[in-house]
Amino acid sequence: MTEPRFQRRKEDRPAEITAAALAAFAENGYAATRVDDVAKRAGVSKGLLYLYFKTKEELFKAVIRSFISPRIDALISNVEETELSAEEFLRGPFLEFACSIPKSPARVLLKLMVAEGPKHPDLIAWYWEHVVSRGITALRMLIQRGVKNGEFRESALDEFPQLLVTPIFFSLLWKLLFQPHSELDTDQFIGAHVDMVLTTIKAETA
Amino acid sequence: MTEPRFQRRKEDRPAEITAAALAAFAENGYAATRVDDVAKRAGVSKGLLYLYFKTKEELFKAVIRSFISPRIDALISNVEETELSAEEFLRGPFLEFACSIPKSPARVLLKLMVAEGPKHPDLIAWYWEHVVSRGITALRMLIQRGVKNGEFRESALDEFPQLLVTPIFFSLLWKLLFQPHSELDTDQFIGAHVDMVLTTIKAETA
Amino acid sequence: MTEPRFQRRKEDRPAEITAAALAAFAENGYAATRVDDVAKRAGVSKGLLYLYFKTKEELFKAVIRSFISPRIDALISNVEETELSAEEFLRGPFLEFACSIPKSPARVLLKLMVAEGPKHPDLIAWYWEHVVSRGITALRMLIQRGVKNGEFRESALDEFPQLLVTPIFFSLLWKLLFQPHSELDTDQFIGAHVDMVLTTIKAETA
Amino acid sequence: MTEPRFQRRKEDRPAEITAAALAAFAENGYAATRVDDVAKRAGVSKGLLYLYFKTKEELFKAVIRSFISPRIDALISNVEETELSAEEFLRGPFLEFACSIPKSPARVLLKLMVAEGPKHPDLIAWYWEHVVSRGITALRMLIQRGVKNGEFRESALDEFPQLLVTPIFFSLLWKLLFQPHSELDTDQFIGAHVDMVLTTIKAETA
DNA sequence: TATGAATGAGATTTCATTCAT
DNA sequence: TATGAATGAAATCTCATTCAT
Repeated sequence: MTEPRFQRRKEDRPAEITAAALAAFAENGYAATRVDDVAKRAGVSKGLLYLYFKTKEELFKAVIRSFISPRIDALISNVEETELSAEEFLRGPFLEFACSIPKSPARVLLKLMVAEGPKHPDLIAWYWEHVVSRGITALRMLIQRGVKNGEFRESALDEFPQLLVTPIFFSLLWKLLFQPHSELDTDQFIGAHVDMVLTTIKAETA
Repeated sequence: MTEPRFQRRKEDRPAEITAAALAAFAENGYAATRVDDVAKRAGVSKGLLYLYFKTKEELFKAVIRSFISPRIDALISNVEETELSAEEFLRGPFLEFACSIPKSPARVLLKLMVAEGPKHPDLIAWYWEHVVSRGITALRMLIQRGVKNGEFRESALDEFPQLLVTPIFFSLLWKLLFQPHSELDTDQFIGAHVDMVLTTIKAETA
Repeated sequence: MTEPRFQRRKEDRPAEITAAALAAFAENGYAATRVDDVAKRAGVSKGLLYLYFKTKEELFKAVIRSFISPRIDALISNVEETELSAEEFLRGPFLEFACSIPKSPARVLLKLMVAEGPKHPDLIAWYWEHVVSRGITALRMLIQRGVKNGEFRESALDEFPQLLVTPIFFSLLWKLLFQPHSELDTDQFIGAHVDMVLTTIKAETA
Repeated sequence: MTEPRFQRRKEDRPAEITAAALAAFAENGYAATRVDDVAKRAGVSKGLLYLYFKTKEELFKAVIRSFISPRIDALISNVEETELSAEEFLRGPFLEFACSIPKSPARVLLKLMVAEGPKHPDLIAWYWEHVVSRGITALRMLIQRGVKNGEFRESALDEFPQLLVTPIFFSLLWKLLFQPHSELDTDQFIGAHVDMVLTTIKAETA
């Protein structure tokens, strides 16, 4: 009748714990989150948590690292393999991806990275290497392909492919901070930005 | 009689303390900053600090509130009073303002707001009211004036004047996180964005 | 039928565990030694260790008790059965025994007894009974035999046979604490002491 | 009526705390002593203790270092300045000093040094330098003076002045461990040893 | 005012012991 | 028997806040 006090789930534990930790960190930030709470959320004792993660910081890093959505990989390989024209790709898969981010738990990630990242250079380095620089490279490839095609003219985007993604981060910040004060329709917002960019860089087709 | 020995700076104290606090919070974040350190930086005893600010949180809020650069006020009244055309204004005072932000201590502000803001709704409300919504209103005015002028055509910017400022926040984030990994020339970056926007919204002048 | 696969060493287990525990306690002391480590050293799981020893303290006591070198028994029965004169015995078997101690693992024993003994009166009682008082009795017998023989005169040694062994313990302490700072040639040191004692107590033989 | 909750006693605090710590360590050993207990004994909050000693280990070291009885200094300078003959000095001030040690709190010191010393090489080094090597040097001087005088003949004591002090340490160990099982009259014990040494090394005065 | 010694609640971390498997 | 995942009590240490001076 009584539930078993011990349940062995070696495999799943780390994932369960990082998930709980993500939720907790999201609510309170790193420093204000008690390890105790994370354990409780994960339905696990503090001791067990420390069996899997040597310190709270270790746990934090694991949380962040566990958090590259497979979607970015998908997007990147998509760029490489797509048969769509550059514009079609931007209006299709890219836009869809971009619009999805502000609705995903990425907000939390941004918050954690901004708040704690600077104290963990290795974490930032990891993120740079595994996520950001790869993403930028993919964007740059895409743009250049458009230029080579004759779809696009040369533009600042060749040097600053980041210009494509600024509204994504703006949306994240907005939702994080001002959500209750003013709703932002991020789909439209990002769509309008992409539109604007394309208008600017499309080659004249006279 | 002897002159009072301790007449120095009585009214500057709060400002000195918030300045010290800003620096400390910037380095370590809110939770990881010790009140002791703030006091030491300010050259003041802990006891005295508590005389001016009832709690650490109080101090934090004071720091944030102290942080509307007079420049935004200047910019806003500039918008209202300028005799420049909308495009001239955007390419002139606005661009200058925009480019200055990523170099200013605003980075710190962003970090603090992202990390701690959500825990202090009153702070966010204050910020929204005193800074953000006023800024957006000013931008919107500027755009609409351009449209009325015939300088600009109708565009998504009418609804989303924020589209003008996204690269500012992107630059802040980039510098905060990835500065050591990849330098971003924020002047050029923001300039290119403004260029792009203007290209898009300028009315055909055939 | 297949032979039992796990027949190995069932009866050696406790000894293997106490040996591992001795090594571990020696390095870190009782409190700073983790049961986990002992188990690992013994190549055994924690669970099994607890099957043999109900608590860590139990294990500690077993370690200490396991530690009467058979040599003291040998020495004692040697005293009883020897046909050597008292002086010959002291210069021969006794001296050899005495010199061997500071080189043996007894250092560890001393450390453990000093550090933890006082908290385990039963352990000390056991040690007193099985080792110390028997040793002293043997020494006293030896001396008295010398006196009866006419080899020795009456002396303080009759009452304090411990005077014979003080340099042994001094050597142990020295090695334990000051080994790296100053080497002590314990053989010579103990030899000189025994010499001195004998010089003093030998009956004038003229 | 109510007692003041705070009492400022900056000067005395460290000494009060090390005294309390000594007592606590003496009873339970280092590891088994809780910082909380030390604080309670000292009539002080845990926090204050940590204001003066950064870690428990720091506290431990301070305790040990605080523990060179001024008496050893006295003894050493006594050796240097005395006008007594070497024998008179040994039978007088030295014997008195030697006999006092087993009655002093030095027992505790020995226990702590044996149990924890090996984990703190700097502590041992400090002790070696400030106490042990100085003590040995003083003893050696004394003996050599006796030899030069013609009081003593050359002997193993020239090389091993430690032979003089072995019963002191033996007494300490005995009292620490076997006090309840067998009383040792340490005055007589040490006296007998000194006697024995003097008998051996006195020059024939025919 | 101004100080900083003093407090104590609460955080992280450890580890002897248990028990489902 | 044998394992080692899981527990939870307890230890060390921190720091916002107070208050005697």
